[in-house]
Amino acid sequence: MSTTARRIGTETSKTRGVLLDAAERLMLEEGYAAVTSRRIAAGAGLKPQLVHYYFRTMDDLFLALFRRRADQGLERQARALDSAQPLWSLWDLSRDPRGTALTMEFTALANHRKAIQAELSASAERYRAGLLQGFRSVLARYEIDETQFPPIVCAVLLTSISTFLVIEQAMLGMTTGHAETVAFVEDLIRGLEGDRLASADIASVSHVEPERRR
Amino acid sequence: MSTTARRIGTETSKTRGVLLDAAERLMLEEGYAAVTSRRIAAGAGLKPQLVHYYFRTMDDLFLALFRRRADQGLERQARALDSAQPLWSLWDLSRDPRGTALTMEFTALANHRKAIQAELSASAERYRAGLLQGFRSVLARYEIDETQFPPIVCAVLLTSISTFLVIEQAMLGMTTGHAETVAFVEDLIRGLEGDRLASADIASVSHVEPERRR
DNA sequence: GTCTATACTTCGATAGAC
DNA sequence: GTCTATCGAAGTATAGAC
Repeated sequence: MSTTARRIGTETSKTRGVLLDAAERLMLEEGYAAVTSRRIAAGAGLKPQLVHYYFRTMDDLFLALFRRRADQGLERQARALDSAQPLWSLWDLSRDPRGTALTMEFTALANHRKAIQAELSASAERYRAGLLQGFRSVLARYEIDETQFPPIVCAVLLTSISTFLVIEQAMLGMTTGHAETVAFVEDLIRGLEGDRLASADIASVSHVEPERRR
Repeated sequence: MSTTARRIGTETSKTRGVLLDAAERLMLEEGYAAVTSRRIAAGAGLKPQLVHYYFRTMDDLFLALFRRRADQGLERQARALDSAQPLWSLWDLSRDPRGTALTMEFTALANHRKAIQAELSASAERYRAGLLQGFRSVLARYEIDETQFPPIVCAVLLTSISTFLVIEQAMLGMTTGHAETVAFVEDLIRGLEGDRLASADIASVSHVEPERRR
């Protein structure tokens, strides 16, 4: 322990946000292992030491990064469940590559950072609980037998399929059988909610970081 | 390039195998980021430089590690498809935590190691092709309408669900809804193949590394 | 409140000794 | 054929300057 307490940057600092944006970009494009203080700083055009000024440790940075997106994810879920076609909205939402790719990176990261793991599983539980509640009311609305298709099973299946497809496509560049599987799921949804009326307004939830063109 | 060509250890060396075993153990227990030449050596009771003698670069080591398991995975798949209850066997096989956990680590690793990504997606394609062929004959045997349940969709669904369950349980310690989902899938299988006759002989395929008790 | 100079640790990799 | 002494680069983190 040092003689004087270590100081830390304010949460509202613009520099802090720039560092988080650079870190997220790195994580998406090159994986969590590329998220180092030096590379974050290089991407943001700043000095590496600033990372430690604003976040102290790398764990703190990863936690801040994760919470920012987790909060956004729960908001989007609530919107989707509240829409006119909740199943279509949920399906579209869960197939958003950005969200899933980030979650995957954090999952891999959690494997050897206990603080991250605790935050991740807590967040996943909250998300699952929301999904369960949503499926309960949706299945009731469409008069589906809950003993035959339990809401919790629907929640797990939806998350499984969408997550897996994104992993294969985004991380491995593999798409064999994807189109057929998407068609299969969408036929099921169509049977309940009819055709997709309008593209869900998921994109309208503003990104913290503006989209970039490559 | 150096004046004299760099030398490399033989593939049959015992030391080489010991290093691979130590690397795999690290990868499973602490994630791919923990797989460094120094930590591998520490785990094997050897010097770090030996890693570079036997594998030259870390990429080469990861490739050797992956291929060893990928070959084994294809063998097991063939056995499962050839068994009396192919669906039960496939389901049990794909839920083996060790295989999936390793695959996940490699997938995360592939995100920033192009050589790994190429090897992984090629291997995934082979595995998927085998699964497709297997489902074709299985669905034909059980007289299932292929237009209603396309074999390729069955293949993707089976892989999605089992992979996702293992990820959540093994990496996040989360199991909400898992038991219900497993029961749901197993009811479907039971409807086709009846009760699981005997535990599949997956475990009989010898591990390169003997199992350890913690 | 914001940023920099600097310390210390660990990494991958190679040339050369046995 | 097998292993070691050693290097340069990159990583996290802190104390202290502006």
